[in-house]
Amino acid sequence: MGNRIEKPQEDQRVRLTKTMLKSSFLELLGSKSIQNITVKELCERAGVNRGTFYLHFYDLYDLLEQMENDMLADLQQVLNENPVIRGDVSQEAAATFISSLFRFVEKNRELCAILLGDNGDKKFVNRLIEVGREKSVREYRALFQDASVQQVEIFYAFIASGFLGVIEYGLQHPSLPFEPLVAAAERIVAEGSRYLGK
Amino acid sequence: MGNRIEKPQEDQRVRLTKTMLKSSFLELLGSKSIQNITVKELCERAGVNRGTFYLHFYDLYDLLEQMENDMLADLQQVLNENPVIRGDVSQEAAATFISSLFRFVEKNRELCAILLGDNGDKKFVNRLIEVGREKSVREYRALFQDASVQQVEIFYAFIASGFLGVIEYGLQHPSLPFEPLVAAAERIVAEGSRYLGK
DNA sequence: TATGTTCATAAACATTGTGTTGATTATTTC
DNA sequence: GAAATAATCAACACAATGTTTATGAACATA
Repeated sequence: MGNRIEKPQEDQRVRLTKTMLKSSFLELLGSKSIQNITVKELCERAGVNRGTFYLHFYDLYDLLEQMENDMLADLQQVLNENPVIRGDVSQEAAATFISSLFRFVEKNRELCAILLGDNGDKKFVNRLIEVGREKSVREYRALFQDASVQQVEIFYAFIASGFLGVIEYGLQHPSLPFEPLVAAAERIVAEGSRYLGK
Repeated sequence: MGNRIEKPQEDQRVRLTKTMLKSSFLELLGSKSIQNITVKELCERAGVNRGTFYLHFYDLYDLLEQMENDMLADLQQVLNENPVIRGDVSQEAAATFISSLFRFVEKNRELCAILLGDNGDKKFVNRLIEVGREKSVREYRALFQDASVQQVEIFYAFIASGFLGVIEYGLQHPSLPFEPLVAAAERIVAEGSRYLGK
């Protein structure tokens, strides 16, 4: 059930190499888009031999994907530990899922800003949406029993993207406090859920 | 005001070359992502000399951007000709903007599916959202006078992304008729707008 | 401490795509 | 038909790619 995956206890040398590459990659992604980054310059910045890069990654996109996977695994954890919606949608009290999600984005702010921004990765965005779909649809169906599967699916397509839109808006405006933004999004979701009936 | 931009009356040869390149590019984008496409293979497929490509475009991303510009100009037209929201939000009658937008997506289905899909262009998505922002915010502010600018901005960030999410959902499920999907999205928006008060 | 394994390095290599150039041919415009 | 413009072809220097080699260092194990 809640099985942690056994990590093969990676060699310290490997961990160092990967860490250097990943953090240098983040730096570069902050200033230019992935298609303008070369393996050569990444390795120079990371102080890693170019050949060593190919020992661990297929190419830059493979590296990016591995970084995305790490994040998605964390997000899956957040999802597993919290219900997406509370029994009573209009309830005001602190949302467990929403605040966990909020902390998750904050924790991965740098990578999130890159992956959701102008030079972002649409595939990653879609994976994000996919991660939450099954559970969300199930919970919304339980709450709005008169709604068809189709309706709930469309509803989810809307609010998942909408939520991400607000998060991106927040990442683009670092001066704004994050939490009220997300709380606002939750209000909109709650009101919008009238679409599902009752 | 409603000035049409004077097109410089392009040489027929130029038009042919660009047309060949664009349609071949679309074909390639249908089967692989842009970073795996080379200028070389594009030109071979299009039957155009590689040197000729560089006569018109800086690189593949420049070509893509020009194609996006063409589409965005059309969209701007749609926006100019229709109000984003109707005076009475809950009204049921045929929405002019919504159906125009719907026709727009249908007309550009192939390119839309690519630009909004897994290998899509996040920059383009953000441009799409940007195109509608100013006008939408203005209209929503007029309708919900008690709402703050901040609130309306957040609301727009949510619904614009949400709407795109539904459109993408529709593009991923070609068997589903398009119009009811978008109508559903409009319902969700209408309900969600209660967030703005009254 | 000795042993066998894994990893990072450096240098070399063939390959491929890039972006540009100059001369030539074809097409359009007037 | 003449002048202007565009496309072609071949050639070019250049840069990054991805792979391979030999070598030494770090690691795990007993």
